[in-house]
Amino acid sequence: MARAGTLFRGIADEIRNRITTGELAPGTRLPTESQLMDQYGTSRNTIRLALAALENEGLIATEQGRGSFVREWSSLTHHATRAERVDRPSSSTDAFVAEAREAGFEPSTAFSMRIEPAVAEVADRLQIPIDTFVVLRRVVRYIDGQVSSRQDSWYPMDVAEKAGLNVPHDIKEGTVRAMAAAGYVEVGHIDEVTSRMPSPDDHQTLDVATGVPVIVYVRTAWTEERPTRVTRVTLPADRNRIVYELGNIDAYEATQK
Amino acid sequence: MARAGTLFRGIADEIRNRITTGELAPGTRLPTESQLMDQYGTSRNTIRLALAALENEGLIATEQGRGSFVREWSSLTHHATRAERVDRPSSSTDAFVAEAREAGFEPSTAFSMRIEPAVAEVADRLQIPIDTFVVLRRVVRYIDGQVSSRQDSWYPMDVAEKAGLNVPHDIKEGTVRAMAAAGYVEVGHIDEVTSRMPSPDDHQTLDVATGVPVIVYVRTAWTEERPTRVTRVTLPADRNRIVYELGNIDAYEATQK
DNA sequence: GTACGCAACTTGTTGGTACAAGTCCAGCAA
DNA sequence: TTGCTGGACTTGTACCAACAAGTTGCGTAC
Repeated sequence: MARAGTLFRGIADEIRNRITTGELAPGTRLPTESQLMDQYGTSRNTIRLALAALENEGLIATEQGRGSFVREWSSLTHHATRAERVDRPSSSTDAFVAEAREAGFEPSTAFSMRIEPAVAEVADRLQIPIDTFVVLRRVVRYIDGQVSSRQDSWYPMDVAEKAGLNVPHDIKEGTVRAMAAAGYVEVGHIDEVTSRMPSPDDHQTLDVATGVPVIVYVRTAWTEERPTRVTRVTLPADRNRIVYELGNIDAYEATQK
Repeated sequence: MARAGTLFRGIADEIRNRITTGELAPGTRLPTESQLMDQYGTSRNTIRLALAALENEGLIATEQGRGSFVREWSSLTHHATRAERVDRPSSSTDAFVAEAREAGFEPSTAFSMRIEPAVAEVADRLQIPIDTFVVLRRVVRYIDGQVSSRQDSWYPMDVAEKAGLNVPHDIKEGTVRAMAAAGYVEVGHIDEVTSRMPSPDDHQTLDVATGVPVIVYVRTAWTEERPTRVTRVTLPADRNRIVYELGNIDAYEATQK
């Protein structure tokens, strides 16, 4: 065994195999570094290289003083095409709470509002000059006390004022409905989905481990005339997936009952 | 400088800052490990820890014998809602080629077909028993000689036979149209978007560097009666993003001219 | 002029040591 | 019973040394 080009790669391959075949189930504790040193007859340095490789693949997590553990990737579904449908009775936040409860989790949310100059990412999409003031509404969603997603929405100042979005609290019926009531009816949007490794900042605010990417999608919503909203959702990839339901999916939904 | 909790973290923070502020532009070569050792007065080990951290964040790439370089994240757009629209004249492969050419790149594709027993991931979505034979059609897309995406589509045997998909070559008008002509008209689909770190296998077939996640989306397409297709697209995140265009986006498209 | 080969330089791998820092539990003290 | 402390164990950080392997360019040989 452990016959790959280099020692530590061979050891990593062997442990990876034991994980992917299910021999080492999620949550299982790996042998300690000392035990692995004896087992493979190598130095601690080499063992740590192998473990670091597995950690960066998102397969294991090491905790100082406790050991290394096989990581679990569960996934809560983020419904990109359901959250903001005007024909649904509740806001996206309420939808999140209801869905999580149904799945047996304890959800909670934290809301904040800020007025700030638009950075390029936002200004370009809203088609306004950089540094124009915009309203930022942030929702951080938690599942069982752990951050599940961070959602930032930016609105042009005039839109936010007319729709009453420049207030420091959540809006029960949802911001999309509030905008529609003020005459800004969304008729379509563009979603840009990307993925990247978390920045040191993300590590703090999103509680992501090393080896776990984040999924980011930026939604630019339009009325008939102009863009009125930019929403960026950032999700740790080890506990979320995004689902788009498109076209007529009645046949599918019938099987879900 | 370099005042963080630990030495190597402080060094990593400092270099990361120089990258994110643009002082070190993409493609720039970092100082050599020896130079960094002198500069920070630490051991090579510590320098390598700092560089490894940056590599795993996708910020730099190190090449044996050459040095470390600031990595570039360009992004070619993968149009998830355009590729298979029946009202477009060409197949998704042709659309990819046309779009890439327009952006000034040299695209190419490689096609293969296989008949294989369905694994759980596919069988569940097609609602057939595991190990039932299905047709797999694979398209690997290249940009300037480098892999850009891998697309696997699975079809139930009966559907594939009636639509003439069990042939070892590309289908000019697109498989969706071929299926429609055979009476299997897609009326909707579910897209599941996830992200993960590349497996050793992905490293080979997709040519992804360490520190770069892959974006995966699995599309299950339905006719009025049943699921007839599962397509999985795997994209290296450093050179791709997925775009969904939903609703009425005429106003947006008018600004793109 | 061209091509080859070698020296110098770079990162990759593996070995070793020492101490710091976090976790856990047994055992003692109140 | 409760609470605390200390020791054993674990991973984290930092240092050192040596050689392997890949890259580059200069200089020599043809």
